[in-house]
Amino acid sequence: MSIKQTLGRVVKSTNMPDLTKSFSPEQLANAITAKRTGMKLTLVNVSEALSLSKPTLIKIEKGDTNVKLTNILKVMEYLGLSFSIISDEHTQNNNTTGASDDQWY
Amino acid sequence: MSIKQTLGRVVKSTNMPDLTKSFSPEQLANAITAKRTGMKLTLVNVSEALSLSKPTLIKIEKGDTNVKLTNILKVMEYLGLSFSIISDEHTQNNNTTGASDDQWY
DNA sequence: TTTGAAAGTAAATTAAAGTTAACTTATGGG
DNA sequence: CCCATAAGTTAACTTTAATTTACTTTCAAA
Repeated sequence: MSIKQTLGRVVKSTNMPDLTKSFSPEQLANAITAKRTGMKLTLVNVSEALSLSKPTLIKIEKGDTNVKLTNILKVMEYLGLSFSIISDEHTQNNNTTGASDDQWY
Repeated sequence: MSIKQTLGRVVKSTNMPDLTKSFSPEQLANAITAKRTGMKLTLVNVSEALSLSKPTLIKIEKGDTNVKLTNILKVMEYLGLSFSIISDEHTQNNNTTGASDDQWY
């Protein structure tokens, strides 16, 4: 198989368990834990492989966002997870000077 | 319009400018800058709206990954950007005890 | 050209993430 | 039951991200 699957916002769904919610840190945390356990790796395994402390890893798997992006990316890469960036069109914001001019992205 | 667009890995492409590279921090940085300028917002605008310092914002827009995830998420949400999580299937890792048993995710 | 606003940099201080190490709490065999 | 292993917690310490303030650089419009 070669078709990629998405969590978070679904771009074009195939036929997977519907997890169509907008991205949340909990979701990321769950995906990481699920992948890790699915690969039969312990926290210490990953922690040692990445030279990352166990408490930090646990913070990540608990969905704590007060963690450096780089550490999250290391874990994700090691487990075979990746991000994709999604842009909402027609984003309204509350500004003093009301500027709104959508474009790509 | 209502179809979402993706940067980073393309899950199921529609017909947009092909930016099919696996996720990179630079890409995220570029997307953020592009969105912000497209919305005609200055760094100080965003910085004040989110109570986030300008130097931190600049680090983010430079692709520095030594930044807390929460700060990046604040900026992304404000600009109407979001993540989606992608799982590679068949991930091989180098372990002492060769365990490999893929699953969802 | 000037000039003013936005972008970017730098240094000093503060706040907090990350580490280490030791301990406690599950959990699943045997 | 035990016992071993993995998960999770805690506290003291170290490292470093984030803030503040001020300065420098760009750059487009008047």
